[in-house]
Amino acid sequence: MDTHPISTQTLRRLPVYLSYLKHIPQRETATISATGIAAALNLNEVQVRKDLSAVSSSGRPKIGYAVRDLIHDIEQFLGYNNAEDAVLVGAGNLGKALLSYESFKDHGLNIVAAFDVDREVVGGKISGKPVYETSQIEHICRRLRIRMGILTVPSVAAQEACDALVRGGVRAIWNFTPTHLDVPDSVLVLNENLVSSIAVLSKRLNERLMEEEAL
Amino acid sequence: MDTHPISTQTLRRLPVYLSYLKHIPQRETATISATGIAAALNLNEVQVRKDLSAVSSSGRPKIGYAVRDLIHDIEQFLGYNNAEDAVLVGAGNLGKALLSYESFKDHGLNIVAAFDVDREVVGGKISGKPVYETSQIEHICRRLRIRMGILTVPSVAAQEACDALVRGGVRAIWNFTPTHLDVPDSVLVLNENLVSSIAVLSKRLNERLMEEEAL
DNA sequence: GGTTTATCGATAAATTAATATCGATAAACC
DNA sequence: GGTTTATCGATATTAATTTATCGATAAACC
Repeated sequence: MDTHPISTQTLRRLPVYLSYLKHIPQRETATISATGIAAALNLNEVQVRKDLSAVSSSGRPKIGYAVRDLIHDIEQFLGYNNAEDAVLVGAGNLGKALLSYESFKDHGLNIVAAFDVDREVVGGKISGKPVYETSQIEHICRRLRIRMGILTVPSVAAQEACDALVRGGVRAIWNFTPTHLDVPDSVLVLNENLVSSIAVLSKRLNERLMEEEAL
Repeated sequence: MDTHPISTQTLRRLPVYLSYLKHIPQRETATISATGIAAALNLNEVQVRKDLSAVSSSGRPKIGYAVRDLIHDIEQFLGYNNAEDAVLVGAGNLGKALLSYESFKDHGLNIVAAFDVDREVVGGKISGKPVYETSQIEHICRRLRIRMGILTVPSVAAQEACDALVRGGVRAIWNFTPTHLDVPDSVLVLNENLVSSIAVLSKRLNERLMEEEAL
């Protein structure tokens, strides 16, 4: 549990460990080893141990970790006790899907409002969250002191919506559009580019199938 | 354009380059340099040049690449001319969102059918794609020779749906559930774990804000 | 035609991430 | 009580990825 920033890859794995730990029966009393977690999740055991050492120091030789404590330590580290408020721009199919994920709130993200251009949805609620006109983005973000925005608009509208969020004081953007966003250095962007994922998965699949054919 | 497998990170960036190139005006006649692409997308120019060298050899000193040729070379490399057929399991909000992305077909992915447990949607169509009972997964995948499956079911149903896909001959799974999937070595899994992304984005955001406060 | 310049492609260095090794520890066993 | 064993934590090694450097090339300029 040191001070220098944790690696991105470790950070991505922590919620995976957490979800696994939460499914262990008798998790209030059970213990688990890095070896056991690694076997269950198909990871290298040293990697698991190193990841866990970044958030917990409750591991004991021959025993492992108390599941209860480990869950607590990871949740503490990830800040799950105090979720980040966020707004979502673009209440289309994907936007609605994200708005309806009730479990985000328990994973550090609390979507408090949505914005859209569609008159049909503006003024109403989706999964309990109010939907406003996109012209209100800057104003509402500023008023609610929102620091995180989720972009699920069509590509053509992405930069404009992004700019409005930034003007409203948003400092981190979760970008589901396949578009590159131009932002000041002070703003973080995490791209969730589905098209990139397709490229990886279908290329790797085809490599495999080719290899097999060659045999 | 060599034979040893391309790096995953390069593969993820290729669609980003492609999307940028397609938005260049007069792209039929224009040329572009790696330097230019790097500046536009906020990347290192050597990285861009190296990435491009994996798919194209049409770069010329002092000039750069013909945009038209580069687009062609990337699309060729990613196999966009011949999209992979896939099925989707779980036609909830997220599933519907993916089914409605018409542009996937132009990015190497052709979703041909969906499966769900909900009687309301089974037998009908979503975005033109037929929806079948989940009991049909194995049978239909086998018959259509499907090799890629997309999992957008609730976590509890993930492993079972995955098993059915594997029994049906599926060799690559795009997993949108936050659950670890157990699959044979012959099956590829790409996890699109949104909870992992939240962890990265909110941690990095908080690190920044803390730093600023400390000043 | 010679010089300057922007760019490529290749190679080298640096950084980051994953994996292997090994001593220390503490429970379980004999 | 001593020995064996599973595990941790630390350090070392290896692999992957990014970034820097540099010579070669060809267009543009004088």
